[in-house]
Amino acid sequence: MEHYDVKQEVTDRYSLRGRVFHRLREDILNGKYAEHEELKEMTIGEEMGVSRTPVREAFRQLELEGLIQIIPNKGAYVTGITQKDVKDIYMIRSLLEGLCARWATEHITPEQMEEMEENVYLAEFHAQKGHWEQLAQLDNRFHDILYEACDSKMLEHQLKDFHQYVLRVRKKTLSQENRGNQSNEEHRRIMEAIRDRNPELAEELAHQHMINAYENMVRNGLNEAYDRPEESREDQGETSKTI
Amino acid sequence: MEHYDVKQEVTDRYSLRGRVFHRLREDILNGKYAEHEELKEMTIGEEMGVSRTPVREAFRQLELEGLIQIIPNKGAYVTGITQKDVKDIYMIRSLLEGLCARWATEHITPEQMEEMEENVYLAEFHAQKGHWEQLAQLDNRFHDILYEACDSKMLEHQLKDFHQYVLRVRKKTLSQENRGNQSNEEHRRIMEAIRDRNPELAEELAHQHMINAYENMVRNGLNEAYDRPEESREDQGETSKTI
DNA sequence: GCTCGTATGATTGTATACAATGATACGAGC
DNA sequence: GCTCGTATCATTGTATACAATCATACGAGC
Repeated sequence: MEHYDVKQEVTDRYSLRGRVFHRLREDILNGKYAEHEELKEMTIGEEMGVSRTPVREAFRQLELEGLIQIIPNKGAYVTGITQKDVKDIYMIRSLLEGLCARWATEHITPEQMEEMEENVYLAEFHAQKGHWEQLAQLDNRFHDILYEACDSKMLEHQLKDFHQYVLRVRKKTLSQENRGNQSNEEHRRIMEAIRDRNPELAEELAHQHMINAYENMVRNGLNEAYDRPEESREDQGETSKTI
Repeated sequence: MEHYDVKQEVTDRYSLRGRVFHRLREDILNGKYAEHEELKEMTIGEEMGVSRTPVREAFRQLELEGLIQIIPNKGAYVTGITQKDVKDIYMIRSLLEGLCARWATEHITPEQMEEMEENVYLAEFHAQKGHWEQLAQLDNRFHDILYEACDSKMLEHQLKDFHQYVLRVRKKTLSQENRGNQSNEEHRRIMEAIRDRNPELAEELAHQHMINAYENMVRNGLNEAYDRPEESREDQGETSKTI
């Protein structure tokens, strides 16, 4: 589905719908709107200086991305993500990132390999310096490189979608120094496995990398950041709370 | 993303956009439109007796589903699916169906278990009788039950999307008697693994089931059904032909 | 006081009008 | 004859007008 990425870059700059779509998505992912908050076509349109038409089209797309829920003749509401959703996404991603790393081992180009190595070294530098912002950037970029290197439009599309999706809850996780270092180390081992043309190892490492990222998030970020204080915090089987 | 399914059922009956969206999707998946064929808003609108507005909104959704590609200020074109795309989807699905079967083992309800057993027995009956149409229905339903039983909205959504997507190329594969029987047998073993609460086995069987389905499709259906006769048929590394 | 029906307003659903863009054909210039 | 520019047309992008639907408030009836 390369159209997807191409479209995003092209459309968004030149069409109102694209701008509305991306700005709304950013806003939702950044938490500007509360869960279950109603988005009114006219209000959004006024805020962005456009009519309802592009807003409506953006809404339809956001709905398909799962970011809002549209109830016919009623309204559009920011979707709630439960802890279980996040967990499920990470489990799904852990499998797909593994597959992606395996395929990347077989299809990565020298340029991509180069950038990946550079990414890892740069990340180690910034980690030592405590530059958390750059570190987050590099972390995102590392995964994007991996996605592109797997040479599969379908898988790349899926993983980028998931990646975007979890940014909504991941924001601050990486600013934990420990995880930053550990994450780097894991990236480095994945990179080396790919460089050494070891698909099995790359798959296993990428797989485990996701699981570690999730477990770290649960330990450090997720609960504190999103739970209501009055609710219990023990590990429920359900984890169905909206975050 | 439960909104997705709920919306589909509610919206589609009551809104023009929903009807246009679903009918177009069906038409594309059923091959009514050729690859890269241009879809004009006005033409589609006239065909379905609606104005351009709902058509446009449906287009935006179809684009996000990867079924059409919209080039700004130019037009909407039916997306090409390459053999490699199909292969990638099956590889991705093989992992996710495995995960789904594992989770289903842990979360399936008695009612779902009941329906799944019934499905398997019915399928065996229809296979003996040579009722290929019902068999295909039951095959689809088996997987839907599995998706619902895993008790994960996210995974269910993903797998249903993929399932829909590959229907576009799968149409006639199951009408091979052998595969029909083999597929049934695999369903039965998956069902039994779930019934016996053996997640590892269920995962492995579902995983392998997808791989088998793909390999069978390659052997029997894919090439004959879609390749141009003048093109070579050997197993190219690329499999990048548009089908 | 409570319930139900109706009226009113707000919001979305759809159609259409207008603007902007891209494709094509034709003709002038070389 | 070929190339390039321009005019025209088809198509999409956007805005707005109107219709349909839903929520709310108010009042009649019990």
